[in-house]
Amino acid sequence: MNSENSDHVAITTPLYYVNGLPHIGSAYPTIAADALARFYRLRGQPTLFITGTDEHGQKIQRTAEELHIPPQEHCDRIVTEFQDLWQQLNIKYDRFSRTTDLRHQAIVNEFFQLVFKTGDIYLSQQQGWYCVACEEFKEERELLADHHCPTHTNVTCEWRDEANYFFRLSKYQAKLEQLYRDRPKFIQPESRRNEVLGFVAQGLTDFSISRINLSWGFPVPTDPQHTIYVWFDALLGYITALLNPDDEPTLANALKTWYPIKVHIIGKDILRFHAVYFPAMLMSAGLEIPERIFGHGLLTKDGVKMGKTLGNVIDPYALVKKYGADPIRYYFLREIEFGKDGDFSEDRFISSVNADLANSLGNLLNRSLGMVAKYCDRTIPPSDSANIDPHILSLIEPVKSKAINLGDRVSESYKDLAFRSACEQILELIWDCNKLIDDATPWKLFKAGKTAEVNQLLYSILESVRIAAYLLSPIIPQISQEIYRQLCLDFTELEPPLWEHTKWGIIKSGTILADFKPVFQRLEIAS
RNA sequence: GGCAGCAUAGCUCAGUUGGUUAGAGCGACGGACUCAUAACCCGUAGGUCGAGGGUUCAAUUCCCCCUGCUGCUACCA
Repeated sequence: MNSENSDHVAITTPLYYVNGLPHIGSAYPTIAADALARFYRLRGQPTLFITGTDEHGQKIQRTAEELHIPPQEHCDRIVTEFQDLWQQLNIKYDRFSRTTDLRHQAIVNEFFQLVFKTGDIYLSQQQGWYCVACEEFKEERELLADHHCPTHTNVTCEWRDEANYFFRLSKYQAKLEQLYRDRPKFIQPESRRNEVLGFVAQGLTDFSISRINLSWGFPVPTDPQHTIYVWFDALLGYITALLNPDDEPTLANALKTWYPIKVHIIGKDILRFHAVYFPAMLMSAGLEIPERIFGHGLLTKDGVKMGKTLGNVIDPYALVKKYGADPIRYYFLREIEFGKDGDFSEDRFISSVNADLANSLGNLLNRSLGMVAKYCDRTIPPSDSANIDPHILSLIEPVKSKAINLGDRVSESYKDLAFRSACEQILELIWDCNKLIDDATPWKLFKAGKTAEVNQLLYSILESVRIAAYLLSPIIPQISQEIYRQLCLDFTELEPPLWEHTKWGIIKSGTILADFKPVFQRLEIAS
């Protein structure tokens, strides 16, 4: 571990394959990674949030051919779509890593040479039954009678025997098992870890890391007739992304500040590459292993698996255009346990954000500010607990103490990528505040001339709402920013107020309120 | 087939090492309040904790078995 930089945090999404337009399955982990990065920025830790694209391989080449455009042009087009979507979802990434970047090639070459020198890369024959329609090797046992392809039942697979470079994965079996044992939290959630353990326990065999007869990829530096297999190249894209923009593209430069990476957020479908192949590759090259691999769950739509053939894919562009970024971000992080599979249904989406963002949070702020306007002459009231009705004080105290302790608890949830539990804990404070208002009945206190009590109550409510908004800001940055604005405080997304804002006493008594209005309008059920 | 996991109120889920009336949010219904985005607050909802068996003074929580569902079981990414 690079101890000088132990507070540095690098977070990655998968590098998305540019075979098609971004879909909700790419948006989901990106939203989560963005929230996590924003959380670490609140903590004041230097944070590098990496996303990007994986652009090599046969599929890309073929797709480009079908479109009659060069593969690079195809990649460029898709990348624009990704970047556009991230902007609309308010994803504030620091680096966008493209595997077709020339600087990436330099890193891949250097890494390849390093591994090559250890003897972990060797030339051998890739043998097997090959389906020309799928363009892939098939396991003998999955073939139908007479070596017919299971997907293309009218195609007979042919025996292929071609030269490939292999990576000596088998050599790392024991070391990987040691790694999983020494660092039980390396792969999360635990169910995924168990899968990997089971997989590795079966025994690891070497895998090919080059292709022949494929031009869309980096040439193998020691043998340019081969191209580097897309996965070997793609995984290293994370490391390339660590380079500062004006650094020479060398491994040493890439590793100096942000390495090792704090967490790779990935879909469970690409778990093995990250939890098995990648660590082995890094071990071979003598590099440190990332701190954590987190495999999130997959999404369904109305309980049904999404797929192009089913025609039920969620279009993230349409969604964000219709509802805006914050409610979408909120729904996916609040309603779905990160790490488990989850479902999106528009009804549930609407009822969730209405209940939490409009009714609980938004209305709480709005009703509180309304009372400040009516009872406190539009001025944030002073906070002075001396000489106030002990009954009122006894109602306020538990809420205040919960608000003060909330930061620490929510922080633990964020660190565990437990966004759902973070939201729940914050909501509890919001519910308590709404209840506190009803219990303390400030309208009666006001009529009874108990202004000190009204002041203390409203100050405490506003301050609690502020803390809730602050802690929710990684998830709903625009709403939080607006809440801060209505409380006459600044919240800039790129340089947010630091963690001191989880403490009590930030809003300024005596400040005259600006205009205020509901921070989140209820969504109507679409007909 | 093998390995792993899950099955709790209409829905989404909590239920730390077994112990008095099994919880929350949403939805539904009833009530109260009036500061508020018809919001907020209170109350009700009678769920055999998948089926069966076992261990125990006592099991949703441990063991066995059955049923159902899900994931993994290597080179498409």
